[in-house]
Amino acid sequence: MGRHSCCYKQKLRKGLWSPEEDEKLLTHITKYGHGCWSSIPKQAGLQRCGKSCRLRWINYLRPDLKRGTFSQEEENLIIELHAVLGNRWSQIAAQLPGRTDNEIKNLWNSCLKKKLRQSGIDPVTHKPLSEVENGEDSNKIQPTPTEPNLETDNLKPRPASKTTDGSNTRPSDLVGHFQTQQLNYAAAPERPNARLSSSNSNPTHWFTQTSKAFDTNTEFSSNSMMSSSTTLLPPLTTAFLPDSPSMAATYDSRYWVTGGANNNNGFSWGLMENQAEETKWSEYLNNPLLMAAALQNQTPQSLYNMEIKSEPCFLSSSSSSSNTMWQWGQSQNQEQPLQSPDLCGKDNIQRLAAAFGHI
DNA sequence: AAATAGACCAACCGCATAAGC
DNA sequence: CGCTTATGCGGTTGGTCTATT
Repeated sequence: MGRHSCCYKQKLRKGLWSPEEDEKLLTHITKYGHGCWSSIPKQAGLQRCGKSCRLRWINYLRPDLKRGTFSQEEENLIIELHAVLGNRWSQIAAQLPGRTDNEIKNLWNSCLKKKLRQSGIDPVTHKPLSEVENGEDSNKIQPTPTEPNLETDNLKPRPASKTTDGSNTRPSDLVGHFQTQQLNYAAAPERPNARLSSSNSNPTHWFTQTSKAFDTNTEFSSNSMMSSSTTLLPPLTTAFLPDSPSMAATYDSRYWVTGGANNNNGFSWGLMENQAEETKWSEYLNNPLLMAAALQNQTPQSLYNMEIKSEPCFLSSSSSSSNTMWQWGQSQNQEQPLQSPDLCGKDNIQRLAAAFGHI
């Protein structure tokens, strides 16, 4: 659709917003709410298109916006989420209350990408740069029969989000084979290009790109997908350690990220019981609570002993902007009680919500 | 002091999709 | 059911600021 129809009408202002315009929009929305964006400019007496008003409100005028620089924790979380979600800025932003997708996108493009590169990590794949440079082609594998069949699973791939360098960063790109390894996303000035790869000197491949795509949007709301026998691999998991510049990241289909051994916010990996557990990675990817659990020091046992099901599990949140990420199994009645007994227990909810900044 | 490069950020553009008719 | 309109999202652009030469 592109441009709003209203934009074709004559004499609409473009460019930076003046304080007067801000005042008008703010006053109007405060009084009446935004309702239909296309009618806002007229009602508020603005020579702007509704689209422009919406953007201004969302990115600048909204009262719940948190201005100022990103904290280290926020940056870490963005990197974590980007590894899982790719360039889905709105979904990432939903986990950072008070931050906009635009803001996060800008931060990523201007700062975080560079930081990762300086640490020897490819910001697109979250693989070591050496791996990306040396094994670009050799890493490519044919999709295995266990990977989701988009036809039979009734899933349609969405167009891949292209990054500026033309590569795709959809979560589906994280599907593939992992090699146990640890990384160190060291801050460049202190440990340029350093990484904790010594524990595994011969990483053959980390996770490989695959042309098979799955639609996370579909999955987030699809119960059927939950039960599909896809072999999804663990989301790339990383963590900056607050008292050190290092970030550990391990990728292996056999391992699960767990609570940090030496650090409250660090991660270590636990061996999963058996390979059959791999089928649950899809649930992990689909389930923000599971992801949060892993980010929040859950042990593999505690996670998998929960008998996590694809039942509806809603977490009420006062943050309206984040509700979508916390709801799945939406075919059921809204606002059902949390049903996974352990995962959805009061303590866990609070902890998990806190992990995502909801408390 | 001037020129240049790079970083940062706000806003625009166009696409996908939902909603309404 | 197809068309039109509205909204949301992600990529990109362009302006401003700051650091460097």
